[in-house]
Amino acid sequence: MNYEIRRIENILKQKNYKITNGRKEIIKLFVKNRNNHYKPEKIYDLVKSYNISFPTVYRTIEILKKSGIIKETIIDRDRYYELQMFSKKSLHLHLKCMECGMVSDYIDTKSILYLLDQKDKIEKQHEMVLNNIYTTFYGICRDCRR
Amino acid sequence: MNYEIRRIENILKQKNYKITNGRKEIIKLFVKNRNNHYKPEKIYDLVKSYNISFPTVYRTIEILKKSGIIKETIIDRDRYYELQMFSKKSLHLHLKCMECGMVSDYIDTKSILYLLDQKDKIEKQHEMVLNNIYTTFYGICRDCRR
DNA sequence: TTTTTTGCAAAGACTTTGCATTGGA
DNA sequence: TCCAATGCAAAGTCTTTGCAAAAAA
Repeated sequence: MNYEIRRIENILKQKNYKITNGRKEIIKLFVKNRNNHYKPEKIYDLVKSYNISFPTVYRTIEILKKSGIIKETIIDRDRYYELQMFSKKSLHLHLKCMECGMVSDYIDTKSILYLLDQKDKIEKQHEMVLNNIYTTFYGICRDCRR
Repeated sequence: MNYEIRRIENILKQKNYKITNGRKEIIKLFVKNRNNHYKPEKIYDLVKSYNISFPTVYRTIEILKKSGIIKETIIDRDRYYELQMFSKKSLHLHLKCMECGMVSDYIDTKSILYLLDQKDKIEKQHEMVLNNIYTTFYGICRDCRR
């Protein structure tokens, strides 16, 4: 984990970003919780004890996103961020519970291959160049059905 | 078209909503342009000449959505609305151009069947009940590539 | 030291709400 | 007539920005 944090920090250094306390904590959060999807507010909640403000959270998210370290997914009107580097899930689908708001991954190789196939088809048919696919399934999760 | 407008108005009447001028114009807009996806601001632009305010646009959208007459799709952080009633496309995918913002439909029966199949699989595997699927492909459209 | 980053407060975009007035049935 | 719907202005969210102070290199 520390190796990964150092690698991320090096990427930022190469881009002439300074490794500040705020950035360190936010990077640590993503590396430590690589399967979680965090909204900006949640990130703020988790790091505010280190005296990190909302603008810094947003500004850091922007840098990490631009650098390909984290990935943004928008579900409903909310932004979610998760670690993209070192991630084995290249493309994945999301599930969202409409009751409690829980968002989780759905990783299924066949679906991904299917969607990539569609991508090729659309590129030809619509003469577009596509570079991202988002799929979200909405429903009620196990816990909320009880 | 007029028949469809009257049918929508009857649905609203049954729910004890009054058929006001503002609601009439917004319904007409959706029925006349059934393949378009409109953001709230665009709807406002198209009806403001009838003295319809922003709050009325938002309130009408809410009613039409709750009544199953229009369907909301969120792409990036923007809301888009389109006619759902009388629509032959039960489930469809969206394409978005990241350059000009254009959003269009991608209708492909095989993809839909595939996703519905995945839905069943997820429902079993995750013990969820799913009732909606959204897929968006992002890229650059033909016009913007020129 | 020098330049970037920060926190704060304020501004911005988009959306919703309170309320007196208007208008549909 | 009577209650729902409207426009206006104001308030709410969430996010971004300007700026002086602080911190990294």
